[in-house]
Amino acid sequence: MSIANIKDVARHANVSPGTVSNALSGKRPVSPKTQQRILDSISTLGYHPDTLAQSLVNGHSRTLGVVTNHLDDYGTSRVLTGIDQQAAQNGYSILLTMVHRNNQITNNQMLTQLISHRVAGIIWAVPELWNTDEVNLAQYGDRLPPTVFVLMNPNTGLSVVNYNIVDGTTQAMQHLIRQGRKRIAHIAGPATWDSQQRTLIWHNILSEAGLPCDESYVAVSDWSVPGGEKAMHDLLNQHPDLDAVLACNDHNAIGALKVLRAANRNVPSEVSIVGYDNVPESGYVSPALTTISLPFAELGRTAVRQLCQLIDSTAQPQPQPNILLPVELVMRESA
Amino acid sequence: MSIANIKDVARHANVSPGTVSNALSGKRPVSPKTQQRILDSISTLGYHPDTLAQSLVNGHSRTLGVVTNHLDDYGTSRVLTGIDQQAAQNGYSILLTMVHRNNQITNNQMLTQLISHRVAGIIWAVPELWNTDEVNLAQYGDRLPPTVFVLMNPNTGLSVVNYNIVDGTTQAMQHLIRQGRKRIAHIAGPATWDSQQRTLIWHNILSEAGLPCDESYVAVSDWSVPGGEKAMHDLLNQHPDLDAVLACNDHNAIGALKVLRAANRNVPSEVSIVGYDNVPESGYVSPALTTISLPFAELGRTAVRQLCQLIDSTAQPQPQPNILLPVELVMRESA
DNA sequence: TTGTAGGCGTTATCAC
DNA sequence: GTGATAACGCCTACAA
Repeated sequence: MSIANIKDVARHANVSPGTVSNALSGKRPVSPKTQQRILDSISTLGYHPDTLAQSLVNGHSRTLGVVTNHLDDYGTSRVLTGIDQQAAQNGYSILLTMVHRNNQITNNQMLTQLISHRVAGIIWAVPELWNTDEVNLAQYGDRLPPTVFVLMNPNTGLSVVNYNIVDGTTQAMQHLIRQGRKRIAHIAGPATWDSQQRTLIWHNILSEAGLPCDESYVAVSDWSVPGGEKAMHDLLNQHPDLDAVLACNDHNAIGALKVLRAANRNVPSEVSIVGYDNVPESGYVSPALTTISLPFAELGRTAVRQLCQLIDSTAQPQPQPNILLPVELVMRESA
Repeated sequence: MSIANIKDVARHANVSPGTVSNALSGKRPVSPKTQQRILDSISTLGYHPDTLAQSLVNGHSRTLGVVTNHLDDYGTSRVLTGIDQQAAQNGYSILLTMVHRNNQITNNQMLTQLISHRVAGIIWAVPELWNTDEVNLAQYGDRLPPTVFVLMNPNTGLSVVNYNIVDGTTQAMQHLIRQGRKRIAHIAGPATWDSQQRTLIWHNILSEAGLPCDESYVAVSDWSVPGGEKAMHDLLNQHPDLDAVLACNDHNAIGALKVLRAANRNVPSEVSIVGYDNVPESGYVSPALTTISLPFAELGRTAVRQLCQLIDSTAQPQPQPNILLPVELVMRESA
C-alpha cells in the first residue's frame, strides 16, 4: 500500500520494468502506443522514480553538497542564492550544510556527511574560514569529490572562486586620492587573510602617493556597526584632521557615519567615507554610502559552473586556476 | 579503483559484510577484536557508508526537503538558518530548493524533485505564497510526505508554524495610543493575507478607541524603502497633521523616516514610527526604530521539531493545530 | 559471534 | 520493440 514503484507501473501497463525505464529516459525507442499506456499508468498511480535507486545504479547523484556559514551576513546568503539558481539550471539538487556560531559539528563531520550522500561535488563557502588549510582535506586524498571554494583565499592550488580583492580597494583609494583627500584613515577588519591584503594595499597606495600611512591611521574592528563606531572614535582622537576613511565593510562605514555626525563633521564635504560589500542598507543610510559592490550571487553561479566542469571532466584533477570576478565602485553620496 | 564499499572493508578485515554493518550500527554484538580490526580497515580504506543505499533498504532517507524563497529578505534566511540548526541536531540532512524571482520552476516540479529524492518530510517557507492553496498539494493525496508550512496563512487544516500576527500589531498600536497619539496612519504591504489582517487590526483598534481610521490614513506600499518613501509622502499630503505611522515592515519605516526628516518633522517628538520585522539595520538607523521583533530562526527550529514529530508519528495524518510563536515589541527611539 | 542469501528500486546487457 | 536478468551498496533474516 506504500508508494508506487517501477514494477507497479509495469504491471499496471502490462509491460516490463525495463520498458517503463526506457519510456521515461528515452534511451531506447518505445512504441507510441506503449508509451502512452505507460504514461497513463504513471499518472494514475502517482509514480515518482526513486532518485536514490537511480543514483545507486548510475554511480552518480546529481546532487551538490554546499557548506555555508550561518547566513547572518548578506554576502553568504546571496552566494547561496546564486548557487541554487545555477544548480537548478544545470539539473542538480542541493544538499545544504551550515556552519553555526556555536560550532558543534566539525568540518570533517560535514565532509563525511556529504561524502556519504555521494554528492557529485562540493562547494565550500564559509568566509569565516579564509584559510582553506583549516578545512583539512588532505586526509581524504583523491576520495574527495571535486570541490570549489568560494570567498576563500586563492593561490592554494585548490579551485577557488572569489572577487578581485586588489581591484576593489585600489579603486576606492584612487577615488579618494583623486578627490584630493590627504589623510585617509583605515578601519580594518579582523586579522584574516583578506583584511591583511586590503590593509597592505591601503598602505602601498598611500606610500606611493607620499601620503601618511603609518599605523596610527589604522583601527582594527570587527565587522559590526558598533565596531565601526568605536574604531572611528579612536581614529578621530588620534587624527582630528583626517579627511577620509576606508572602511572594511559597509557596517563599519555606517558606524563611522554615526560618530562623524555626532562629532559634527559633514560627510562628504569634510570627511569622505568608502564602504565595502554594497549591502542593501548602504543605499539608504544618510548620506548614502559610496562603496565597493561585490558580485555575491554571480560568485555562487560561477562556482557551480566551475564545479560542473570539474565533475564532467574525466581528466585527472590538476591544479585549478583561480577565478576572480570583477568588483565595482558604486558612487553615492559619502565620497 | 573507485570508492571503497562495505565488501572491500569486509575483505580487508577478513570478515563478512554483515559483520561490518553490525560493527558500525551496533545493532548486534561484535567481538572487540573484530570490531577493532574493522575500524582499522575502515580508516585505512577511507570507507564512508553509502547513505543512498542505506536509505534504499531502510525505506527512509533522514533528509528533509526545504523550499524557501530567494533569500533576498532577512526573514527567510534566518528561518533557513533555524531549520538547518534543528535539522542537524535531529540528525537530518537538508535538501534545499529555492523559488527565484524569474520563477521558471513550478511548485509541482519542486515537489516532484523532493518526492523523487524520498525526503522524509518537507518544510515550505515561501512568504510570497501566503495562500497555501497556491502550492496545490491536492493532487499528491497521501503520497506527499509530512509537510509543515512556515510563514504562511494558518487555519487551513494544514500544519502551519507562524508568529502571532494579531499580537504584534496590537502591541504596536496600544503602545502608540498609550503615548497619546491621535492620528495614526498606516503604511500597508501588498495585498496578501497577512497584510490584510494587519490593516484590519489597525482599523479595529483605532475604531474602538474612537480615533480616525478611514481609508485616507492608509497607503499601500511594496516592501521596499522607496515604497515607504512614496507612501509617507502621500500620507503627509493627505494628513499633514498625522502624529504616528504604523509601517508594514522596517524598510517602509526607514523610507518614512527619510521623508519625515526631509519634511523637518522630528521623530519621535512630532511623529512616532513603528516598524515590523526587526531587521538588523533597524537598530542603527537614526533614530533607531521601535519595531516588532519576529522569531524567524525559532520559527525554523519549531518547524523542524514539528515535522520530525509528524514523521515519527505512525498515526494517520490528522488536521494539525497551528503553532503561533510570540512576538516582541522592541522599544527604541522612533516611538 | 559470525557467515550467507535475498531484496530495496532502478538501469544496462543480453536475448528474442 | 520488448522482456528477463544481473548488478549498484547496503541491511536483515536465517543459518551455523
